[in-house]
Amino acid sequence: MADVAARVGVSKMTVSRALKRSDGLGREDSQALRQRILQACTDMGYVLDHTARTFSSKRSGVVAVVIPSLNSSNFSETAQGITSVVEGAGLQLLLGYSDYRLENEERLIRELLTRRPEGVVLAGGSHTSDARTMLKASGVPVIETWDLPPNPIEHTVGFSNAEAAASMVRHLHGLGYRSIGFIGGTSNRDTRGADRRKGYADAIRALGLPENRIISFGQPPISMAQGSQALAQLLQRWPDVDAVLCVSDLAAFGALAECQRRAIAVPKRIAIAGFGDFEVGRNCYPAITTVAIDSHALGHATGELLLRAIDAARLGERIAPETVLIPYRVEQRGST
Amino acid sequence: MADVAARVGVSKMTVSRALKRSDGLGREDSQALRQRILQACTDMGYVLDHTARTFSSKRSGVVAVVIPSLNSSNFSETAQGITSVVEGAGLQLLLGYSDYRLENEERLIRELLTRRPEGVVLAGGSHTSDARTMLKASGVPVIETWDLPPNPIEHTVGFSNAEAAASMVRHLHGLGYRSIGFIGGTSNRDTRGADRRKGYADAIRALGLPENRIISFGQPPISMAQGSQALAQLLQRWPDVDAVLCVSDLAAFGALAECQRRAIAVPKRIAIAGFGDFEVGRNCYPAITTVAIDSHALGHATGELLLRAIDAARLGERIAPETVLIPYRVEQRGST
DNA sequence: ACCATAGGTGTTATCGGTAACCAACCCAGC
DNA sequence: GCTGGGTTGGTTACCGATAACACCTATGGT
Repeated sequence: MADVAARVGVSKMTVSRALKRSDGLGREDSQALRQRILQACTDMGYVLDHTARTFSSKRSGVVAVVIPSLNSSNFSETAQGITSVVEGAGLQLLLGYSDYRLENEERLIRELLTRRPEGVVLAGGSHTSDARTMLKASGVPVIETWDLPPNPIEHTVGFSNAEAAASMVRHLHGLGYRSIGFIGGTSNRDTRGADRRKGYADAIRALGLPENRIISFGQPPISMAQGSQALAQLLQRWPDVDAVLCVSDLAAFGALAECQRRAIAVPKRIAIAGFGDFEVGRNCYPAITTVAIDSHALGHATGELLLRAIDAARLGERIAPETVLIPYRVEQRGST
Repeated sequence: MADVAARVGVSKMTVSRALKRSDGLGREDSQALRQRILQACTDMGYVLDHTARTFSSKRSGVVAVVIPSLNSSNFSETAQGITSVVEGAGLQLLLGYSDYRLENEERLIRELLTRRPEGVVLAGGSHTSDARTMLKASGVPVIETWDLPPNPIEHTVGFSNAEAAASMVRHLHGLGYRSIGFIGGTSNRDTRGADRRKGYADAIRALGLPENRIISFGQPPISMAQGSQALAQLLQRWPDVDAVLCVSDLAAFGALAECQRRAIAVPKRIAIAGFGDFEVGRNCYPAITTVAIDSHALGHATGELLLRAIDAARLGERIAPETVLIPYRVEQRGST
């Protein structure tokens, strides 16, 4: 930067300001100077060192985002939604994935915080207590998404997984199904999945249907193959089930494929519903009835809230904790 | 850090060394001191400021990874494979996605380079000339993956998409199919897809089969829905096709679902083959014959090469450009 | 008893920008 | 012509860690 300054015949500070755009250099003659500076930068192949800027200004220009898995259209669309909003403000995403493990999440948060992010976005509302402590101590705006935690760290953008699952159960009941099973993971790791199961159980009880027809298989991320196995178990244990709600569309698709392999008619013999509106559920045959959440919109809303919080933080202020509800809807398709 | 040092009664430098692990402090009494220092850090809630470390040491501890899309199991598994290797060396991934656009990739590379990554991993071997210039000028080790570019920037970890597609065509021919179509994207954006189409065309010509039975649809990322549409077009234009190779398993699954909707027997009336060994192709019914690449292994190999290159760079050296071939195999399944 | 050596610890300078402050300048209005 | 407010550009100090070097202390060999 000193070289550029020398070449144009100004001080380093002027170059720094010219590269900052939001700052000064507003009058006409200054605009010309600025052009000369920018030109000199490209001529000399100089690029601003973001590390030094972060170090000096205490503004890193990054947002830390922790999601359970990269390979889930829900979360990657959310990330894209966030990006679409914040990239206009010169912010980049620093993406980490926890593999659905809270201890990984904690480690990630610890590492990401050392990079001084200007905001943190988490998927889900369950975290280790150390993670919560670190986040609160950091003073960085935090948004929890894809959930409505009873005790949020700060901001929330999401919906109630339990209510969403319950509304699907009621939908199935309305279609005439009376023996409804559930396929999901074990509770500890995927808390959103556990909430969905709870919503299922509550709705079943409220409707007076036979309870506890639940198949839990191992570790999330819930895979298609596990959905297939779970369906086989479900039919074996409760031969009378006429519908099944799966914790995600991936598991639902696995269940559907298993039915096709066994020549079990869907939805005639058994109806299959999923959660999340994944591409595969929209495009398979029959298409899978699902709880649709607009992941991109969720990301978009997260990004906008984040920007407001970051703008406030830059002025040394702090906006009051907000909760943004993202609508979901039951998408009736061929599988039910 | 000064506060921690004061509390333990040593200098900042000693604290810095204690936190570095690879450095000194090897004797027994020093180990005890080190424990006291680490304890003080956790007691006081101190975390090392990675920004300052980067600034001072000129080692950022991050690796820039640019992939076309987050939401593709191939690339996200590759990212996980890289992570599994490099996290042991204290490196983090800085992930960017280009949406299959070279101009986005260039912008991303420019931004990522300002963060002083210690290595750069790109998916694919086609880049804008400005991007190539920047990367070479940066002096950072670069690895291109998922491709074998004729003119690599530096290192390569991949395979020939053209040859892989050709071997699938030969496999289909060996199974007795004689009128083989191709479903893929338009050439400019997804160069790996274009290579696969070229491999298809070459193999078809070499076998003396009817040529040019190609349906190209719009912009990658190739979606399931586009695969469905393309299959409909293919059957309309060339009613005699008995097999189709799709540029990815996603398109292949879309084609398969379209057949199921139209009650077209697969593979009896038409065989469907994909590329990439995606979860959906393994689990649907019939399962999709595909060209399987072990994405995680590709990422693993990339990570190991990267580590060697970074270790060399830290010593001011530079390893000779390498090309690591990743094996692929034709996975015969029910759809052909 | 002395020196050579190695390993541990402290001191100083520095990475590349920007915040904060300050000096010079311009223009309008008295 | 002078003052005062607003703008522009320069100066200085500093962000928080580590590299490089200097120094000190044990250890072992002669």
